[in-house]
Amino acid sequence: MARMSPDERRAAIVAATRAVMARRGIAGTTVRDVAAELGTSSGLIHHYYASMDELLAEAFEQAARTDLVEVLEGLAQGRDAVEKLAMFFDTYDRGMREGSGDFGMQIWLDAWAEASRRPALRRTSRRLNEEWQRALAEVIHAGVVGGEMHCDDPDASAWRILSLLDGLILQVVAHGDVLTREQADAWSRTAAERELGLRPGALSRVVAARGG
Amino acid sequence: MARMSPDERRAAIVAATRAVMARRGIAGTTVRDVAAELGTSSGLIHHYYASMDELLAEAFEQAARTDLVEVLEGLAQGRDAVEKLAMFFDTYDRGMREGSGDFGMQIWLDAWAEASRRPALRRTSRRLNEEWQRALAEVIHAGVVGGEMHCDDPDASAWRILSLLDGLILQVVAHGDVLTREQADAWSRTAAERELGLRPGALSRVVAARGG
DNA sequence: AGGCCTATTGGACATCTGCGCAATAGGCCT
DNA sequence: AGGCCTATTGCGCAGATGTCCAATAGGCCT
Repeated sequence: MARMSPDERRAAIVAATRAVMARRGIAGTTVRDVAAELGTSSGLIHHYYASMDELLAEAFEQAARTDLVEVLEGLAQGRDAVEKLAMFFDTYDRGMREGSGDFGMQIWLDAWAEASRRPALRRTSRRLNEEWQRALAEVIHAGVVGGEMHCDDPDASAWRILSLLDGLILQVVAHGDVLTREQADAWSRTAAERELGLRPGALSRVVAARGG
Repeated sequence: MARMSPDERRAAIVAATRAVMARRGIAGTTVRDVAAELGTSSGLIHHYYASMDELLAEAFEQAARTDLVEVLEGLAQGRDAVEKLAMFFDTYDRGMREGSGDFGMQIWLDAWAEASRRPALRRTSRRLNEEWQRALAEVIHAGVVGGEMHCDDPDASAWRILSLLDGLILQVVAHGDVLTREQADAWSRTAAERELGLRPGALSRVVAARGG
């Protein structure tokens, strides 16, 4: 393989790790998988990362941060609170499908399960979840102030909307077709509309066209 | 080790597996761990269970079913649909707090994460989740027929109520005190009240007194 | 060109995994 | 007592995993 600068190589390794993680989950990602994905030797990975744990933590951190940034960018595109919230669902739904039919969401199930046993992973997972909730809560708060939404406790509503979304998607990812992605998506939007006193359909998909 | 009847031995193996699972998690439970816990050889486990996946699924099934039965018994105590639903939350919350025996919510996080990698576990996890949902849906359906509740789609509502509960509890278990159990409990009841057109507080705790 | 630093290789190594198998032994039958 | 069924043993096998290391080679210096 072509010789790279340390910075480039580290970035390439983490990118490959994220790709494997999206396919196999955190627990299912091995050094050899990453090396194969990268087209290099396994020894090279250890030349840059002292341990596999360190690499996995770094890759999860970056993957989670990327998702968050994507959501925040989605929010920014909305012109009012309702549209921002609809964009939130759009982005979440899009981000959930990584690659063709595979769920990038699996890494979150792994992270949540491993959180109680791996302190570094727990801190990252928790911090990211809190940031998602905070972003949601801010939109809701703005919506209430602007008179678009009705809500006594934006903080609690944000947690409810986020947790329902997580809970529904969890069923899709873990159990296959017990629920469809479309149901999880539509039902969570419906629940959010009720939660915030919006008319039914107010949070329907903003971008109808979607690339596959 | 003393010779046992097949039924006794199978029960002993599953009990040992549950004990190890509670300590190490589902993914961290190995044949040799179970054998050591039981004080026997590893070969014996395979004499009774064709694969580790099968054993883990059986142990998880038993642990999870214990809690399901508890919830169903709670439901049976309610005199009408609203009271049954309130009892549902009571029992869920109690099982969460007391962590009766070796079973906590953590095992569900493990199951959901491992489901994509272990077919038998996925089937078991999925079936139990569906049973929870079905029990809830039946109560809601009865409540609608009896005029206590309003709901267009009891099936969808059941999934939403259950998934919100899962999603909130997930935060508590995985991330510690980002949310409190009290918040998860209260918020999910509130959401269910709205979902089913009940007056606020209709699903408040039935049994106020509780030992600590 | 020659030298030196280090990115990169490819495999060795120890450990752990699930699983299978031949041998052993416990206990119920006649 | 003797026989037979099978619960139980203990080890071995093949594969996977993280980690390490000596050897190789790419490319920037003087």
